[in-house]
Amino acid sequence: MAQKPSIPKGTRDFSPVEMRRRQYILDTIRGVFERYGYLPIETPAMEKLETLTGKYGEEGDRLIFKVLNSGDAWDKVAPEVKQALAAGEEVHPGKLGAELCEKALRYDLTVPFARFVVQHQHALTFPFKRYQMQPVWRADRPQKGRYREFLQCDADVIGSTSLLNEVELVQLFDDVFTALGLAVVVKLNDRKLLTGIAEVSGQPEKVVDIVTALDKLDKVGREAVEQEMRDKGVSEAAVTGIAPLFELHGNWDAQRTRLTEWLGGSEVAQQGLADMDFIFQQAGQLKSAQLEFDPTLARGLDYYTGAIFEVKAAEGTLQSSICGGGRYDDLTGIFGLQGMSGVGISFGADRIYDVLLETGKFPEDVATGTRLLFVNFGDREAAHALPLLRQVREAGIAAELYPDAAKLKKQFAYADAKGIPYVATMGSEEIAQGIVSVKDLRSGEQRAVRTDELISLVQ
RNA sequence: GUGGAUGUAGCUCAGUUGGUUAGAGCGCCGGAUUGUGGUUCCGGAGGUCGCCGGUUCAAGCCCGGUCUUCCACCCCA
Repeated sequence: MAQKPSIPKGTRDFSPVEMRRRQYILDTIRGVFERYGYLPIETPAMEKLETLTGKYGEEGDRLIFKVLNSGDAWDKVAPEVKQALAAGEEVHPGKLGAELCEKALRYDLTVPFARFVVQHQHALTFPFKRYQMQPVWRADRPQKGRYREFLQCDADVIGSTSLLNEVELVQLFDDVFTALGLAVVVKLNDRKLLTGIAEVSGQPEKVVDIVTALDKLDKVGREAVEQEMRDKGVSEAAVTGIAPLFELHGNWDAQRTRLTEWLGGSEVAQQGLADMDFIFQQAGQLKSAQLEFDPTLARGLDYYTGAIFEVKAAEGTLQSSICGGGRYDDLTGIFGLQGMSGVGISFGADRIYDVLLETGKFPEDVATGTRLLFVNFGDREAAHALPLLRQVREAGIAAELYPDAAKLKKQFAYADAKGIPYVATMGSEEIAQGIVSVKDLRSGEQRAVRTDELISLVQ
């Protein structure tokens, strides 16, 4: 007796209904991407391990799924590493991983994109706008809204430093979530402001500690944030220096005025403020999304250098972000192409799915497949139904003929279970009269029409 | 990676201080109705109690390990 089959932790199968809903999300996002002039690319599920390591911070490296070398992976391990292990010495796991694995599953779509740009630069026209919707993998511990395999939908523009790109991406967020009917808050910040804050506080070298502590503000409160900063070795003077940040409130205009006063001494901060201001002014009136400046927004401090974005659902219980993004000034530099600034965003399709499902935002008919089912009475009757079935399909209507001459009860139950709204019955009586009986399963009404009237009836 | 819960029929869950053949609702299959689903009535199938080991005369229940899902931390889509 075989064991119950199962799939790896944090991965999922998708049923037809689930796939329909996922496709609805993807179609919506893709439609907006294309309307903004982004073009699709795809990259392999696997990248070389060295392409990925060191791009996502220490934490990120740990979460990369590595692919064991095929054949005898042990054979290829460097002799000195083997010797060290044999001698009982400790070998750094990352080092050992690199010895045993030369490939890894992609962790996001941005780094593979940077690699793609460097590798294909001769064939690209800059500024290059691409979108990409593919799964990524992270060896994280699964939780609600957190999967080990999930779908990201990215749009990036590379080769332009213009803030108009940031403005466009804000509007793109707005368009997608307006189309999906989901209320969201788009949070905006700039890494230059965070750098400026650390400068003004007198401890520029503590940016990372200050910022990661600040990032938790809405979760743990001001006191805990200040305590964490002290624990990380941020001076009391610096903690006090940051205090004005906690008193920021009001709309962007009010916040900007106070920030300008406070951060007047920092040139980077001034630049960040000017950038933020440009984005706020140019984004204009959004359709449904709420644009918000959030000085505590940090995001992975890996490759972002300018604006940073994050989107959270304003309804539903999922607290984590459903989109992220930002500007990176030199991501391609690591791969040998300098001076290529880019900015991009990423939609977390799986989290958007969870929120839409919880809040009941999926259109009702999104799961409907077949619109018309022909009942099968046997070979002779089926042969009469077949040409009609073709006509219906030619007319663009999803239709099927039940494959077996099963009991009518079973065939109707099949239609009911699949949510098929119309059932066409063509038995000997109908065939003799040149008609077809069509039942609307939602109303229970049944009427006989001429075969040439069938299409207009179910359309 | 750290800490904590969880797992019983296809699904949602009961199951007494450890004590005979482990239950319900929904779903599924068949019939009432050999040309009609969704409502009603009748009948039926389906479980090595996540997996492995231990304690015991006896384990769904106690103990250890392991896997899954979930929660908090960390981090993030």
